[in-house]
Amino acid sequence: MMAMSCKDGGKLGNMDNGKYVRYTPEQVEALERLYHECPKPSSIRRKQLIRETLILSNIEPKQIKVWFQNRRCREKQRKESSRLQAVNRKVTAMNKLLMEENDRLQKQVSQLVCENGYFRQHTQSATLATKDASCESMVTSGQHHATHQHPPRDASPAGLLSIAEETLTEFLSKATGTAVEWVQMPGMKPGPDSIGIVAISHGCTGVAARACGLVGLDPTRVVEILKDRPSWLRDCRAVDVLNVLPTANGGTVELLYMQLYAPTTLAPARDFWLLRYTSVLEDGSLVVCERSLKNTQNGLSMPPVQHFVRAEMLPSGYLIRPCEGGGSIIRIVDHMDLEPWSVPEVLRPLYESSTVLAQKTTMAALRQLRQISQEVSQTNITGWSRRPAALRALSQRLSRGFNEALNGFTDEGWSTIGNDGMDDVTILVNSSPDKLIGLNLSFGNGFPAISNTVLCAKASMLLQVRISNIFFDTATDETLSLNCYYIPSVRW
Amino acid sequence: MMAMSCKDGGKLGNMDNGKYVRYTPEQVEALERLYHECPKPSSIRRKQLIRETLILSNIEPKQIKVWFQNRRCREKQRKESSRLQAVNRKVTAMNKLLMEENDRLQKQVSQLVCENGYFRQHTQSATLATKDASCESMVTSGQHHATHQHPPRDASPAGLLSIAEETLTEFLSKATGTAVEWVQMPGMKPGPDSIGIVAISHGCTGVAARACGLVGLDPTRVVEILKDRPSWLRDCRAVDVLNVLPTANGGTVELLYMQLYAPTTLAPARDFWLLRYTSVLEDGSLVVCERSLKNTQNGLSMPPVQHFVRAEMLPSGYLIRPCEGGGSIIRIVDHMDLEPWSVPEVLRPLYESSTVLAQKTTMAALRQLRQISQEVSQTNITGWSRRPAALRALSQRLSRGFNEALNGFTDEGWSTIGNDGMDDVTILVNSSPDKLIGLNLSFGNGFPAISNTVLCAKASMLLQVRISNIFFDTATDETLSLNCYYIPSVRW
DNA sequence: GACTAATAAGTCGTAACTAT
DNA sequence: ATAGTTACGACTTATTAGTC
Repeated sequence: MMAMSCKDGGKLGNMDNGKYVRYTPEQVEALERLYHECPKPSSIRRKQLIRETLILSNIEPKQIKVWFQNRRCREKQRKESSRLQAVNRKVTAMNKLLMEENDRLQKQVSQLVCENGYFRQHTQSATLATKDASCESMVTSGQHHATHQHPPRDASPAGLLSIAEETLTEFLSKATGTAVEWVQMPGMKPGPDSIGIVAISHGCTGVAARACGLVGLDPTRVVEILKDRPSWLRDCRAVDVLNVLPTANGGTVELLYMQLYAPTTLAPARDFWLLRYTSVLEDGSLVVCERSLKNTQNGLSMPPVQHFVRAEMLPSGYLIRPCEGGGSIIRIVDHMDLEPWSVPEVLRPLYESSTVLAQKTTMAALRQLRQISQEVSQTNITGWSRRPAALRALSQRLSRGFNEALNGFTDEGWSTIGNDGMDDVTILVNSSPDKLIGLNLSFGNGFPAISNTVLCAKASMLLQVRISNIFFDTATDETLSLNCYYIPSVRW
Repeated sequence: MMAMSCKDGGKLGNMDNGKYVRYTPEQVEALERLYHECPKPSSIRRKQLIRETLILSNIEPKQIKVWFQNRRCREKQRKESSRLQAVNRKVTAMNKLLMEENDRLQKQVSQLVCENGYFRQHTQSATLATKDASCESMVTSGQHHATHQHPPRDASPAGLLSIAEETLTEFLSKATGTAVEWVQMPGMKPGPDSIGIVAISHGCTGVAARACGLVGLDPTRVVEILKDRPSWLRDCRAVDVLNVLPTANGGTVELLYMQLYAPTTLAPARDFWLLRYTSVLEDGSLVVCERSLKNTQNGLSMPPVQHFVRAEMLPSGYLIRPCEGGGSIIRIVDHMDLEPWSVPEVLRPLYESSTVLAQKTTMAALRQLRQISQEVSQTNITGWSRRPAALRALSQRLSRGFNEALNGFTDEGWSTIGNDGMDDVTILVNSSPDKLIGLNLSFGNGFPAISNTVLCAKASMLLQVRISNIFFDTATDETLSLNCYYIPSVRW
């Protein structure tokens, strides 16, 4: 009441009565900007700011000092509070995930223990015996879904939707149920810093891997990233969407053709003829699931493609559940039959190993999501080490170049100009223009890049020590710095 | 500098220059006290406070208003911050627990799957076969510890310590390892509101139950509570500590004699002759573990006691790990052989059920800890429903009274004055003075309690529907209100 | 000197109540 | 109903005490 008595009157220049003047929005804006640049300016710098910034010129140095002090204090309090909240959200989501995983594991243990008891009982009582009805269903449950044969259906939307729904069910039973006997992947400890919880299959047809984890991205964004397989799966050469059918429930059924590079010169590449079903569950989770289609489905077919071995994808996919506070809980199942019969016997373990699938595909997906999520949360600072997106792009390009040279597909411009007849050493040449993009480098000797042909020599050898396949890729043209980075490159 | 220019003039009496005077510690103390009584006093009340409180008399009403306003604001901020921190601590601890549990489950699954593969392989290949060396050790691991026979050792401190250390190892392998095939307890879902993660044994000798959970109590307090078994285990009649030996590592080895009431008139009570070892692990965890001693250990023995059947406790105990922020992560294993051969066949399922053990003992321990932890954290408000300690004491007294009458031990003053020869109906009398403590009640009719003898009639019947044993306890004396509450009481 | 932590007191928007 | 009063929460500015 009496406070204003002498307040409103005098306002000469800047501070008249020295008491409590709210700074104008423009002043606050300027101060905020300066704070963002440097939250702790020195006395000299502060005086400089007053001189340089017109809008601040009527504020006393002492007040500027106080403003920065208070600003720092506010920031500290806000930061602490929001940090705590963020940690909280994250840990709570992790908890949820672990709780569900726990539940699944406990179910699996119960089932296995029961099954086991059945075996023990029947091993004791000699050869064959009266079946224990209560457990019998569990004993073979590990195979139920994997060997499931769906009846022949036509390629009508209804027929495809029927396959899609079935795929969804089978995928979910692998992702959250005990349809596959998942066992912990060797060397993967669940922990706050780990990529997630990773398991591999045991005793089912084909190879399967499963991972679950948290990422700080919205489900829609996650789906977007994961569906773009060539961007994160090193061995993925292409995914062509041949057809798109929207479904009544707001989902999408797509027919895809996908090619995977071979990881070695000793085996042909793989391709897939797939149905992909994207939909939303009742609880708001997004699901993308996939499976192979028969080569000959009435009305739709995908004839064999030269140089590729047709492989099978068993029901697989991504289950993405939003969690409060912006992130997603993600479950990934990859399950395929890579037709190991078609590769030399020594390489078969690579095509029959769930661990390899987990490392190359399943974990790679989670890793990609983690990296993108981190980029989003980080502020954009210059410098190579702080630009993961650029690093990722380079890494992907290197991989792609390597895989291209390794596979040497003619449609990418490669032609063989000689080999030693044993497939051990091959010389390729490529003169397509896109191979030279970005390669206009000069070397230290000052010669500019002038050649317009890439020459590549490759050799494969198998190390028996720890199933490894070493691939040497030697570019004979100096300008080919990109591929030169791969000398020598070890795969597997 | 110029701040006081026009303010200091008009301030008669108390506040001279009206600007920012820190209140004296005495004033703050008085204000805090008043705030504690009422954090939001009305304008009238505030003026009253200034008049009534000498020390505040020179503070303006407006200042008092502002002080309370600021005080409320501070409280709010502090509350929010500490609330977040507390939630954080709790969730993080839960996370840790779940992660460990996950790890254990994954190990168990791997083991079971391996074992299973072994069985499958050997079931297929007829009868007996070449053993798979890599898995053989796992196939029988479930029994390893349970049937372990320790060599006869003397009762010297060294001998007892040797048994104690072995007990510790076996307990830990049950609590954190896969020494027992734990399966999820039916009907127990792990969740934030559940009592904890509870599992029961499968296919090992005796009955075993396991629980883990978090409580907001210090490990030392937890140990204190759990060791005092009669305070939380309804069926525990007494625990006598016969001997205490401190160990070199700061632990304690105790020799105990424990009695458990029978839960029915149709079976005798159990007693135990135990070694209990309390110690601290390297990581700061407290451990209390127990096991039965042989009835005849050189130099030490515990001859059979009349009316009791000697039961065996297999390595069991409590593992209590402190977690940052004050709480504890607790793992409990109870493993006993209750000698079911000694009870009528119809009752045996009660003595062979791990679920019953889990509910009566393992979960009861966690429940007790939870309740005490909640009492500590709650402020003391009057009213019965807000006094859990009193309720707990009453509940315990009721249980004890019931168990006493049910078991009718002569040393507690009970004597049989008649039964129908079939053990179906028994009449007991008890005139010991402690039965009347607290019973000096008068009823509505105005008659004071004058009788000094308790008369009790009891009958047991077994309901086959859901193995239940109903016990009716009828006090014939009006004054026995305590036992009257038990008409009819259902056990099991 | 400047820094941090705590705190007194100011502004602003809003809601409830009051007086005419 | 509408302007005026009052109190409050949220936020901001300024002051003090204590540390380095």
